[in-house]
Amino acid sequence: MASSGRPRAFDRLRALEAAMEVFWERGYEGTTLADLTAAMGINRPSLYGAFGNKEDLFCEALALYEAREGAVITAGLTEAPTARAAIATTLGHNAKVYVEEGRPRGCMIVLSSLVGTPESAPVRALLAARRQAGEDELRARIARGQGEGDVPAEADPAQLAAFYSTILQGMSVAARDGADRARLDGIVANAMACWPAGRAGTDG
Amino acid sequence: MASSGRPRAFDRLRALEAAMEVFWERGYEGTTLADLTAAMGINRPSLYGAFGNKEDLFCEALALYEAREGAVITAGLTEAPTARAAIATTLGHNAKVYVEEGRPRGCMIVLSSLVGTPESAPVRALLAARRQAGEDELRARIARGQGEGDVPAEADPAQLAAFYSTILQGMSVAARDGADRARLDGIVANAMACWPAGRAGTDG
DNA sequence: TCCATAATGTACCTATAGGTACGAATCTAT
DNA sequence: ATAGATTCGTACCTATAGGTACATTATGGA
Repeated sequence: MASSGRPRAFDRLRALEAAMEVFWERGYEGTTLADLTAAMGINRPSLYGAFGNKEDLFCEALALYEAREGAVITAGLTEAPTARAAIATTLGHNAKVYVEEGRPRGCMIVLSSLVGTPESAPVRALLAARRQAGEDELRARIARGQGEGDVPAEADPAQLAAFYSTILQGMSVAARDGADRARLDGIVANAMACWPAGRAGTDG
Repeated sequence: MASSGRPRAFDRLRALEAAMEVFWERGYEGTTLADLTAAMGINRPSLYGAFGNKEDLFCEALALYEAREGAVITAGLTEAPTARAAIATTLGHNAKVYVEEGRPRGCMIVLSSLVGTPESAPVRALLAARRQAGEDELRARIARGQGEGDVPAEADPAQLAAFYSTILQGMSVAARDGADRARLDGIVANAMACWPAGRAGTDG
């Protein structure tokens, strides 16, 4: 099939990782082809040959980001014994990784493109859809808790999910603004104080 | 003094308003000189003559934004009888204006430049400083409430301010994502449920 | 060994970015 | 009326953006 021809001289995954980090750090429009090829260690035609154009590369980098960063979050959400513990774990995890050394601060999905030119509108739409998907995960977990009895019946899963999603998005901004771990943890603590009903800690 | 010479053929304030709206909608880097001159209805040399360069114009547009949008918020903060009412008023006001028809969604200070090229780092630093200033206003109002006795002594004004500032930043993202008024109001309601001590409504 | 296939590096393309030179036009003060 | 000052529109500048043509090189299969 596609076995013949000159073999690729670079590690495709490593190059994609490098691209992901640049997009994550500078955003979609703030990243130039020159930035990308420099970080990936390849020439422009190799980039186009392996990944398509800039937008295609961004989409693939975003998919890699979600696979990497989203997996542990999804796992934490499903495995936690209660909805409250699940949300607390998710927020706490993000508070930690958003300010970790050696990687861009905040969430790539939130920060990569909130505003920009009309030409990059498709990228913003994709990111907005992924944010919505993240919120849907939160809502589903809260609804599950309601079914399992650890969330009050009168609670509104959609509204709670919107609230905690907003917290996460605000935390990404805070992380970019230089917030440290303690500050984000404090924000998470405050956010968890809003949990409905037994606010003094009705955990599993 | 500056009375002689050919008079300016356009309304400087109206042009600045137009520039503000474009920057607010598309962000700093997402706005081109062509976008600006088209919206302002002037030619490029007129723009440079009246406002300096792109960065200077952005700074002045941001100052106008703060004068316009910040005034009512500062007034609401200081005039409210209690810190809780002050914060609730601020959040409620922003929930309203963030999704108002006929203007860009969300907050210009939050959205204009969170990521980008190294060249626009000064703009991001300016915006971050203004976000910090906003949070400082919240903290000061909460501390005042503590002094006046309507906020529990054991509450942490800095931490609460960080929390509500994060809420506002997250709400700007939500507004850009198409959230409607009811959704933002729900987020505000949840956020106010975190107020310390008598959470069932210890208002003034 | 020769061919088809595919990746490589160099060198280029067009469009547009932010910014400016310059002469014509329009004002105030004398 | 003239001088000095300031804005105007046209036309331009350089740098860089994303993207590609093309000859070269390296592989697998016949």
